[in-house]
Amino acid sequence: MTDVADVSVQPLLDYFNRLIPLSTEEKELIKSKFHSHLFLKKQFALQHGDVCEYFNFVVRGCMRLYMVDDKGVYHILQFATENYWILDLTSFHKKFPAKLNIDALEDTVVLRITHSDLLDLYIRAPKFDRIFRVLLENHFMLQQQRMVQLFSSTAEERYQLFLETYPHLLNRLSQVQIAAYLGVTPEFLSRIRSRMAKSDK
Amino acid sequence: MTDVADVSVQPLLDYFNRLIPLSTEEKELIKSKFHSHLFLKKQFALQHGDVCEYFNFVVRGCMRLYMVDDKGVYHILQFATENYWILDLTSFHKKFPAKLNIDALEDTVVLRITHSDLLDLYIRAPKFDRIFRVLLENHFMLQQQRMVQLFSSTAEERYQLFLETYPHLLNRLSQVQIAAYLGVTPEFLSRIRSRMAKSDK
DNA sequence: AAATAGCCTTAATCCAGATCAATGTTTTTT
DNA sequence: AAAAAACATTGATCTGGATTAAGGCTATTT
Repeated sequence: MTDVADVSVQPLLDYFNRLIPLSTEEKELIKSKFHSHLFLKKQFALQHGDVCEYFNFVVRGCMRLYMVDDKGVYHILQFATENYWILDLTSFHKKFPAKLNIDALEDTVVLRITHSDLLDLYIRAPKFDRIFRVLLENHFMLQQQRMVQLFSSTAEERYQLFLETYPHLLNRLSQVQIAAYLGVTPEFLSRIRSRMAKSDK
Repeated sequence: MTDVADVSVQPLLDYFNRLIPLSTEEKELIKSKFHSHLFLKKQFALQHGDVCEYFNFVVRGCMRLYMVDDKGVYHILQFATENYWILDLTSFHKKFPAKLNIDALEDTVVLRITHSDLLDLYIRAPKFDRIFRVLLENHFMLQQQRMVQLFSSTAEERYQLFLETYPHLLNRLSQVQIAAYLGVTPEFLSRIRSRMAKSDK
């Protein structure tokens, strides 16, 4: 009998297959270890202070990974839409209370695996060591690009780059979210936009 | 016959062994694939525009990974001293011209492996998929901590944290280097230090 | 349909850190 | 040992972006 969860594992199988082709047994393993979960808009997948229990793959929707600093300001480290991973890796691996939060900006479906099931997966099929190595490499490269950007460009340049890199996100996110991603206040982002609109004429 | 290079692979064997114990054959593989190289102070291991050919492990000395922005300002992403890894991962994997530079701040000995030898290592001993997965996880966590820090703290707080995290580096680096790591000018770092000296009394 | 809360913009003022400049100090090179 | 280069400090001035505040707009909620 095929249930809803079985069907929705497909995007993840496709994703892994694109990295390294999987055998039938490996596909079965994935089906047994990853479980789908729905987060409604504004629901938390992880709250600051809790341990991050899951490695999440977004099938549909959009989530954000962020921190809130001492002054209450939000800083978004990463958005995750279709086919992206999202978790607090430090908390997940070290079982530390998370410094980061994850919540849904839209109704979002994820496929997720627990830490112990992931370890079990590595033991049963060492190919997943390789797959997750590659996956981490990609994740690291994205994060490093972002750091280089934060270091070396002005808020306006960062916004321009955001528009070029994530055109599909522009209409899905409020300016409050985009500002928190760029590392500026919403007021200043508004100013950037009006400045750009003027000089575009 | 045992030569100098053989002897110096030991720190790397120790490092891997601490992550996951190695068999004799795996140790031999390491010895055949990693080669030591000496960089004199100020010598480049990677220059912006070239492809990053090596995955480097620092045995002795100190290197920095940095970028130079359009205005000629230096931004240091990472220092690597004894038992740290240093490379431009994006350039190494994608064979893109590097945006980053690596050079030696002291006379430095590294053990390094080429991209094709690393792929060969993964094929001959899948345990290295796991070892490098863990290694990348650690590298990612360090980088993310740094990003969170850059986002949410003032220059003075970042300097305090630098002192706590890397006390052994304070006397090995000039303030110019530390300032480029913190993301401020040397002038402003000097100011922070004098401010802190005053309030300590 | 009204009420409430969140979103976006504009303007006035403020501040952390940059820039420019001058001077002294330490290190490296010759 | 002298000269050159890099490093460190201090002061005056400037600026990108924050903060505060107010008004209009747009979604949810009731």
